[in-house]
Formats: sequence, C-alpha cells, structure tokens
Amino acid sequence: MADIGDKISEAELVVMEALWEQSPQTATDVADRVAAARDWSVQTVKTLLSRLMAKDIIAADQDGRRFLYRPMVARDDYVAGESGRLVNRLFGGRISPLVAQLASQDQLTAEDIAELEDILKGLKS
Amino acid sequence: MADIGDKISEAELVVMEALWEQSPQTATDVADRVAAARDWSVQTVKTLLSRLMAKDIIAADQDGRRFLYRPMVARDDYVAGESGRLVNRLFGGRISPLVAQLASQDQLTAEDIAELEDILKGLKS
DNA sequence: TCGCATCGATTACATGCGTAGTCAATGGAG
DNA sequence: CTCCATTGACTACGCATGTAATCGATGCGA
Repeated sequence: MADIGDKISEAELVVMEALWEQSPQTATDVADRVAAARDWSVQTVKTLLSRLMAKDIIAADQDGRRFLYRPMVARDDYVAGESGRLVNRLFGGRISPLVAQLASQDQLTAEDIAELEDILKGLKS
Repeated sequence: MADIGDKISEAELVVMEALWEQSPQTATDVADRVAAARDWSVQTVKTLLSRLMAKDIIAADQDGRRFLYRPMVARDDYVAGESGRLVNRLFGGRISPLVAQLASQDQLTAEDIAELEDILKGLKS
C-alpha cells in the first residue's frame, strides 16, 4: 500500500516512468531516457528530479560528484493508488461500472476479455 | 464521445456532480447541493461555475435576474474520457492489468466479480 | 596549475487552481 | 420611491506546475 503523500504531477510521472524502467540512474541518464517521450531540456528533467526528491518520492545516493536517483515508491503502489482514486471518484468505488463503461466504448479487445475471464476464474478459487 | 476540450479540475468536478445530479439549477441551488460535500462559500461555487462556463463545459440560460446552469458534457462522456486516459497512462491502454491490479489489492467484492462475469458473458455474444 | 565542461542548486516566470472578497446592477419589500 | 438583499462579474492571492536559464562548485584534460 505504501501511501503516497504528495501527488505526482503529469510531468513528474514521465520522469518516474524512466526511473521505474531502470534504476538507479544519473540525472543525465534519466534525461536521455525521457527524451524518447518528451522534448525537454536537461534542466527541466533536473528540476523535476528535485521536486520529486522534495516530495520524498525518489531518493538519491551520491556517487562521486553526481547522484544516482532511485524511486522510493513502487510503480505498483502508485498505480494502485491512482486506480483506486479514479474508481472512487467516478464510480463510487465500484470497478464493474468502469469495465462496463470501457466495454460500451468498444475499448475491450478479445484478448482483454479472455484475460479478464482468467482473472475472474482465479479469484473464484 | 463528445470530446472534452479543457480539463475539469478537482474542485470543478464537485460542481459538475451537483449539476449532473440535477439540472438546470441556479448558482445558489448548486451551492446548497455542493455544501453537502464541501464547506465552500457561495462565492467559491460561483467562481467555479464561471470557470466551467469559460471552458464551455456548462451553459447558462437567463431566467429573470438569475441564470439556470446546465451541463454541456454528459457525465458518461466525461467518465469515459477519464477512464480511457488513466488506462492509457498507467496500463498501456490495456484494461485487464487494471482489473488484475485492483483484484490483487482485494478491491473486488464478490458482487463486483459476479457483475464482471455478466458483462463478459454479454460481450461474447 | 588553469580553464572548461558538468553537476546540483537556485531563481524565474507564465499559467492554472483553490478559495474567497468586493463591486455594480437590479428586483422586491415597505 | 427608497433601501436592502441577491446576483453575476471582476479582482485577489498564494501555491502547484511546466519549462527553463543561470550560478557556484568541482573534477578533468592540457
């Protein structure tokens, strides 16, 4: 569960994804990785790293002159928190209306359906 | 689908919920209804209504000296957009990992599971 | 040893958001 | 007809965010 104190902003999340992919990394490494998704200057990435540090969402260990950054929050925990928050805000905490919603928007592939069936089968045992 | 142009903020969403519950309503009506959820002054609610108007998310028809506000976006459309956005951001557009996630957090009740099975059954036909 | 490249830290600045006070107009009570 | 309560409009203001430039320290090549 590991409660996330401060909120992770949209831009910060991009940086987090880079760190979740691989860690620890130097600021420059993160910037390079982020460059694939966003055309940001290195400075921007460093600012975001600082803000994430201030929020205790990541930590850094000194390595000579530079720092090696690593996440303090597991992606799964973050994702669980966000999913739960959305489900609470929009569906009164119930998940099935969400699925129904996505289904009605034709956002479920045959593969999704098969996987959902597997999940349900597992839950019933 | 009715694309939502501007983003609805957290506070604005509270106002929208009041309008989705019942519409049209005067600003004071909305404020009263919102009071159940948040301890805001009438002015705050009016400001939020103005911002929602500016974003074309709601509209107002004059009724004598006051206005009757009504949503221009259906709740379903909004909810679909938000759900889709979350699923894209966090699950690469796949819904089953979301359900798996919630399942692993024990956030699925027996009722949810039954309903999900029904939904899936409906989809396969 | 001297200057440059590089690193993290600090500062910047426009925009959006949360929360609310104040103002000008106006409809209704007396 | 006068005054007050109510309404929408405008203004305020501090904090978060997105995006970045600049600064001071420092390790490394020449």
